Amino acid sequence: MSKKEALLKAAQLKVRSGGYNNFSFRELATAVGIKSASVHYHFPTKEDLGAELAHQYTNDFLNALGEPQLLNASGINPIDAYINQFRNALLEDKKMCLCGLLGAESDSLPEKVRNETKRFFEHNIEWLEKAHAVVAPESKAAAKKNAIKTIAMLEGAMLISKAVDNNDVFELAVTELG
Amino acid sequence: MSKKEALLKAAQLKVRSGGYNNFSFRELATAVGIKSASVHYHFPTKEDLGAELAHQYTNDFLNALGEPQLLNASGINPIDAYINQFRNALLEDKKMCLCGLLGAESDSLPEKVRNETKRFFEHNIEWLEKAHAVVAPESKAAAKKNAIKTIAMLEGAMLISKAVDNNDVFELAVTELG
DNA sequence: GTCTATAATTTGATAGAC
DNA sequence: GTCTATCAAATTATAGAC
Repeated sequence: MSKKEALLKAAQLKVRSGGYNNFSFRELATAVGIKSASVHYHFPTKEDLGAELAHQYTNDFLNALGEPQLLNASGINPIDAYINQFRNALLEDKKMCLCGLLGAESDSLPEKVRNETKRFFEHNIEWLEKAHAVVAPESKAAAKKNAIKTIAMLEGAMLISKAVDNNDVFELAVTELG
Repeated sequence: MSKKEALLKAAQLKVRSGGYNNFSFRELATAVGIKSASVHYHFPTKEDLGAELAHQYTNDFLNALGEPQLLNASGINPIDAYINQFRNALLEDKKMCLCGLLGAESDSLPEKVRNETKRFFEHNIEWLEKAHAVVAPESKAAAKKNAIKTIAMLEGAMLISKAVDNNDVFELAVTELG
């Protein structure tokens, strides 16, 4: 893993624990064994790092899923697969969704970071629209509404599970989603 | 309004925009016309301020609603009233729920603040359990599950509306909640 | 209750050597 | 790519006067 990749990985953990203001260049540098000044070689400013972090997170998240049509053709319910990806983030990483946290603090984010956070949700809603359409054919408007309801419930369930420190809350909230 | 009340009000706006790390004693002091050192007279540490902020927010939130049984007796659906309180926070204040944001960054919060944030959700889930029980009699387990689903959807819908900067998302997500 | 003054630390960022 | 050295600014917090 390159130093740049390691820096993004370290940053992801910090942001998913406490948001955009919860990491410093010095902390990341120490975590990967370089000096603070060297971080600026990879990311000119903190805003650049934050934007690249959210952008990569979005791509990784969607790439790990694959296309809903292909999942369905393989006998996998794409909505179940989507829920499982959120479940794993919560149970394995024991962390919030990166863009869930950034989305909540959207008002105070630097522009580039805010834009990348918005992009996460736009692309995820689009993915879920396709998923809903492929699982149970319905109107375009109904698919969009169901897509929004699905991701809203997942982000909310994650948030509250973290807040009360009890993952059962997540399971109770998402039981009837799939 | 006392200086202390004004400080909490200023802090609430900052935290609801960007989380616990998004305000400083100096900013709050300037906002209410005193000096940073004087803030420590009202709140010994930042953790104390954060905890009192979340505690007061929880009390104000529930007091504004009143008891679900009383609402129901007055011909008001308590779940609709609850949804409206979230809607107003988003449309009028144009801000996230304070404890929604704090809950998302729970892992990195000072202990007192984390505990008060947890208390917000425990009390709100309890309130919603009563509301569901009063609207449509059902098992205690079912009422609890519905309470969790309701607040998860509201927090998630709010979060995503902020992230994509479009309040229609909130309305789409909550249409079938009441 | 509020002030001045100040301490100790952390922060994002830059210049320039290697 | 990484370093040393450094900076200006911001942060939480305290001591003591008024």
